[in-house]
Amino acid sequence: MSLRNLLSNRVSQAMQAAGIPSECQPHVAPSKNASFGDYQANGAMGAAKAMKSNPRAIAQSIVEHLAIDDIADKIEIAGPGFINIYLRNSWLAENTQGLAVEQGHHESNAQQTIVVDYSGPNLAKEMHVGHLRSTIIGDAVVRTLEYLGYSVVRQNHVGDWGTQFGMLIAHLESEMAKGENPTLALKDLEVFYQQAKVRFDQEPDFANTAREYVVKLQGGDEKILALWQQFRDISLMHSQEIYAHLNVSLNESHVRGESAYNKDLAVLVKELQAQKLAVSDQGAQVVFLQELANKDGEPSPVIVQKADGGYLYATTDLAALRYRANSLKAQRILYFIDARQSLHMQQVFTTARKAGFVSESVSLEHHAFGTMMGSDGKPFKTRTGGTVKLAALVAEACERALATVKQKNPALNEDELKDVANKVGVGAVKYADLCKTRTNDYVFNWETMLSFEGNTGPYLQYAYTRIRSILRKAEGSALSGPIIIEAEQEKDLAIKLLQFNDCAEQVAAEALPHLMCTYLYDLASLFMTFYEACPILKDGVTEEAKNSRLCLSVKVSEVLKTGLGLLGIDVMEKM
RNA sequence: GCGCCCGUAGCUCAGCUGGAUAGAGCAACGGCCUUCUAAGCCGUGGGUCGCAGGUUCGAGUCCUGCCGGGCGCGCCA
Repeated sequence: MSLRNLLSNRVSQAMQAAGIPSECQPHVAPSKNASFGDYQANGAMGAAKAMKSNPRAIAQSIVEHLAIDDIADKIEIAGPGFINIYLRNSWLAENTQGLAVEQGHHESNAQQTIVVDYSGPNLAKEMHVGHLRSTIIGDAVVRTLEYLGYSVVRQNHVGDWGTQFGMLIAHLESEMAKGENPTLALKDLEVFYQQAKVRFDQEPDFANTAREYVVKLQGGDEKILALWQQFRDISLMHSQEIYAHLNVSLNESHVRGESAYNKDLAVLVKELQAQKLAVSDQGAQVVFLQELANKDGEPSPVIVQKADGGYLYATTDLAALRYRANSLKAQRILYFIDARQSLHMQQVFTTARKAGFVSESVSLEHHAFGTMMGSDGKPFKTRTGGTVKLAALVAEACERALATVKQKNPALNEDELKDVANKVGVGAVKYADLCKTRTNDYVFNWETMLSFEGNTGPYLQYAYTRIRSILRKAEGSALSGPIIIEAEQEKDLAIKLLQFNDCAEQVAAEALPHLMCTYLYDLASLFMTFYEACPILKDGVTEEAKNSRLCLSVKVSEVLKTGLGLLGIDVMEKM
C-alpha cells in the first residue's frame, strides 16, 4: 500500500461516513508548503460544489469522521476548506524501517499481461540517435512494470523486411563470392549500405538482381532467404552489442520483426475487404476512417495494400497488433514511437478496433516522444551534418566520463576507473534523456549531462557512493535501526522514502519515467541535506541516533539503487 | 488549408490529473573543507507563466480566439 493510497482511502472512508456522494474524490496530495502540513486533502471544496454546501462545514464533517490517529498527530482545516495532515513521527519511523523495495510487490498484477513495443531499429542500417529515446524510455517503463509485478512481454519490432533488403543481400552475395567473410563485410553497416546504394544507382545489372531478390525473398526462395538470414543475424548482433553497452534489457528472444508478419498480410487485407472496411481506390486497398475525418467530413485514408500489390507498414502494424492482442493475450499494449507517427498510430488503433482485431477492453497506448535536438535547436547531427551513431555516442560519453572521473578521484585503479567511467557515461546519457518530459523535444548537451552537478545521473550515482562509503565505515554497527525520527530533515527523508511506490505506480500508469528522475533527485537532495544536518559517525552522536541514521541511510541507498535500476542505470560502490 | 504537440527566470527544465506565496538545476553573487567523498551543503538576486477574453470560491493547469515555433496530413518506414 502506497502512502498516498493509504491516506486517500482513509479520507474516502471519512467522506462516505459524512454522507458525501461517492463520486467525490478525496484529492490527497503532498503539501507544497511545510506550513500546510505533510499531506493535504482538497476534496472538501469539490464536494461542497457538488452538494451546493459550505466547503468549510464539509471539511469539518470529514475531519470529524476521519479515523487517522495512528498515522497523523495533527489535522487542521485551513483556507476555504483544505484539510492539512501532519504525519506522526513514530508511524513514519516504523513504516520506513519496514520499507522493502528490493523485491517486487503486488502479486495480483501478475495476472495482467502488458506488451511493450520499443526500440525497433531498422536492420538495414546501424542504430543511430533516432533510436535512443524509444529504447531508453521503453526499457525504463518495462523495468518499472516488471518491478510492480506485471507480466511484461517485450516486442522489438525490428525493420527486417522490405525492398532495401534486396539490394543489401545482392551486395552481400557478391562480396561473399569474392571470398569476403560476411561478418567482416558487415562490420560497418553504414558503409555497407552506402556501397550497396551506389551500386544500385549506378549498375543496372546489380539493380535488376536486387529487384529480383526482393521478389524471391517474399516468395520464400531458400537461397535468398539464407542470405537474408545471414544479414539479419549479423545486424541483430550489432544491435545486441549496443543494448549490452547501454544496459538495455532487450535480447534476441524479444525480437519479432516485420518479417514475422509477412505471411499474415494478404489474409489480413482479405479480411478487411470482407468486412467492407478496405475498399479499392485508385488501384490501392484503402480503409477510410470516418472517425478521424477532418472538418469537411473527409475520412482519413489508410492504405493497406499498394496498387502494385505490395504492403505497407500500416498492414504490418495491424498484423502485429492482432498478434499481441490474440496470441500474446495483452491487456495493455504500449508503443514507444516518435511523436511524428501519432496519426499513423491512431489510424492503426482505430482500424484494428473497427475490424475487431482487438477488443475494447484492451488498452492501446501510443506513448509518443519528441526529437533529440542539437544546441542549434535543430535535430541532433554530427559536426558534418551526418547521423550520430549510437555506438559512437555511447563511446564518447564513456570517454568524457573517464576523463572527469580520473581527475576527480585519482585514487581509483585502472579496472575501477574503467567500470566507473562506463557506468557514469551510460548513466549520464540515459538520465539526460529520461529526466525530461517524454512528449517534448529535448536539447542534447554533453556539458549539461556530464557536468556532475544538479539533476544528473552522475549526481545520483555520487549520492549513492557517498552513502555506501558511510556504511563501509560503519562496519560492525547495527544497520537495522530502530529508526527514530526527531529532526525535520529526518522526517522529510522518511516521507520521501515512503513515496517511492507511489512514484513507481505513476510511472507505470502514465509511462513517464521523468517522474522517477524527479523523485530520485529530490530524495538524493534530501539525503544530502540530512547528511549535513544530522551527523552519523561523528563524535557526540548517541548510539541510538547513530543506529537510526545508519538505518535511514541504508533505506535511502536501497531506494536509490532500485530506482536507478528501474531507469536502467547502474550504481557502484566508489567513484 | 486541416490536425497533433509546444510556448513558465538569461539558459535547460519541473509544476502530481483546478488548489494556498509558481519551483529546481546551470549561469551570477555571498558564505561553509585539518570535517561521515566539496562531484557536496547553506544563503541572495532573478517571473505581466506567449497575448486577450471566458468558466468559478480559486487558472501556469480547463474553454474560445489570436501571435509565435515544431511536426504530420494516400501508395517510404
